[in-house]
Amino acid sequence: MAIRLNDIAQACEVDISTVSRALRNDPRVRENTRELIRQTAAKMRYAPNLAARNLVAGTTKTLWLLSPDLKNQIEQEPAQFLSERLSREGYDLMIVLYHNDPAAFRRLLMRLTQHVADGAFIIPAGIAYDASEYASLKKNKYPLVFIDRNVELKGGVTVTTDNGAAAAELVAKCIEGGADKFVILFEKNNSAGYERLQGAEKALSRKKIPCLILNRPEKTDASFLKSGRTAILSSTSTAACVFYEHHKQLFSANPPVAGIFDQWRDRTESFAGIYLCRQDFRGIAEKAADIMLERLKGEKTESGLYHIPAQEFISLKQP
Amino acid sequence: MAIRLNDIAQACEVDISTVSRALRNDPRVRENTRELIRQTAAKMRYAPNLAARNLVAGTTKTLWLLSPDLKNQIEQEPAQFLSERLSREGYDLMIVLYHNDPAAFRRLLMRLTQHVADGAFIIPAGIAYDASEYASLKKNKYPLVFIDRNVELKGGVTVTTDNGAAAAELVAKCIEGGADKFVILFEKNNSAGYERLQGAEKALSRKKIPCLILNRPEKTDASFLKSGRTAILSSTSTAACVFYEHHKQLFSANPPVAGIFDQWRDRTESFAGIYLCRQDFRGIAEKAADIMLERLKGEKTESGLYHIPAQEFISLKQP
DNA sequence: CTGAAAGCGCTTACAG
DNA sequence: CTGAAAGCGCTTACAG
Repeated sequence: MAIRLNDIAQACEVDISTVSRALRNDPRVRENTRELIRQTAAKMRYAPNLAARNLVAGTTKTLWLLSPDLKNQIEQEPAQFLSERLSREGYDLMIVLYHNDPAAFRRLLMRLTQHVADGAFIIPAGIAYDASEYASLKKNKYPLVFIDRNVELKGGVTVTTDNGAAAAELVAKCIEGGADKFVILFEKNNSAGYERLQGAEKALSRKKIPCLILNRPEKTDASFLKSGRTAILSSTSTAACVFYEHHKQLFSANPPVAGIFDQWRDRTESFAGIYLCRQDFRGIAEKAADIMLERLKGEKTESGLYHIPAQEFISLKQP
Repeated sequence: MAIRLNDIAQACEVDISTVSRALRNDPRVRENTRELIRQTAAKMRYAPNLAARNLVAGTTKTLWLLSPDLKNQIEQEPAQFLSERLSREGYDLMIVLYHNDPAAFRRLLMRLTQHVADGAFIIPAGIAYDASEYASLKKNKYPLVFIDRNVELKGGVTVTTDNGAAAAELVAKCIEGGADKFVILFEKNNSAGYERLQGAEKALSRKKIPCLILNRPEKTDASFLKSGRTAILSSTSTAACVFYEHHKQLFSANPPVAGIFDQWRDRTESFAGIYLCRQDFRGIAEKAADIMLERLKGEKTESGLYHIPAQEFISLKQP
């Protein structure tokens, strides 16, 4: 039904290989025949079958971005920047969602194994998936670049914010805002949360400011929060608010300040001060693209974490 | 480098066709050989080359969603719902962005022509692109489903909100909020904006309430706005705010109310009342998926607009 | 400059 | 139950 090279070959009374060459701008085919072929191809609305072409080329000129969803800036913005940049380089970026679903994630990793893309960017979910598919990809040196965080590093490359420095800066902001003690809610199970935790702890211990590191928002130490001004540090405003709601009564006299990343998406009333670290998603995307393109050219990239400085720190609200 | 069927065939000392059958669960191959083949395939970490498979199948089990970007709910939510639903049906959804760039859009339409996906959902940009690629897709009866709006209908299918009814309801809300005249900023160049315009006009003329239909926010009729309470109707809060900013002084005595779609993303201070129509993106996605799956099965779908009722109307702020 | 042939990795009638 | 062969639509040495 669709037009094939063969159809054009017959129409022009030449061999299919000549048609192929003409359409690929091979200088060896005569001006005349080339023109004839190009014109009849256009007239017949010929479109090459990429599956066939990929099969012989062994390459797809396609890259994937595996993302848990599209709810946050960390998913939306790298998607857009990567897509723009890569299309300039001749690659199509396919954004593929796994809905925070481990089964879907594994299924998609498996797809990558099946030659559907020349490489992939991955924004992993918070939890570590025990994905044996990684092993297969790693074995074949499949070009993989993690974005923002990584759950099982071992030789991968990850492009992320300079999370340690950013957390330290948020600490400084909160102190300016009057905080005399900190509650830290950063997750430990992914590289970004872990770096933030480390950065905050280090900054605080240097200044000898007490802090409480919590895994779950419902736990806390009431006596610790009782007096003075508490700062709540977390990756999202939602986490900070959930913590606040759980311990509302402790803050009735002295509302806390909060230091978080990217966007404040909740009501601001309960907090005396709000400080944001805006990540440089464009910078992250550019670096990730650079690394991917290097690897596609066969150059080796040192594995590890690549840190991009935060874009800016802003005070959404001040005490 | 990658393992092929042939490698397994040699390892098991059977023909490649037997390997193919065993791996595809063909009941005709003996239990014993099948097990042997499956196990060695697993051991060698065999992964089929989908380009090859697609070439013979003539199908990709892949669908595209062409989206201008990921900034608004209308792009994010259908993407998520479609992706979830379609993966349940055995299709991979590739979200591909064209950045509101006509050249990129045409390039991607052309890709669709090249057998990279079995069908595509399209969220068209506001402006009409004169894309000759459409002709080629249409000629081959390529399954295309437009979402939210359509710029050149002619025989396509579009799933969208019941925009006329929604606009009428927003009119009613604004009247409840005290509006005695309307400024309408809906765009006329796409089906959604056009339907909204029609719906609002009809509702207003029925109630004999005056309205001003504007193409550009900087124009207006000062005497029209002078007294009483104006309602501003537009698709986005930004459009309403831009209009407000242009004519601030006219509203100093009587702040207007606004009726818009989905989300209010700007400051709310200038407006006395704010009414939102939340579209039912899940409903839209489900319908679009239904239609696509029908078409992939070869069933014909009547072309035209499919209207999904709005999800809810809410008052963000009341006078 | 052009054609005939082999091959990319798989599937699937067709024999046996 | 299994193998030999043809074919999906293209590309690319290899001859001429």
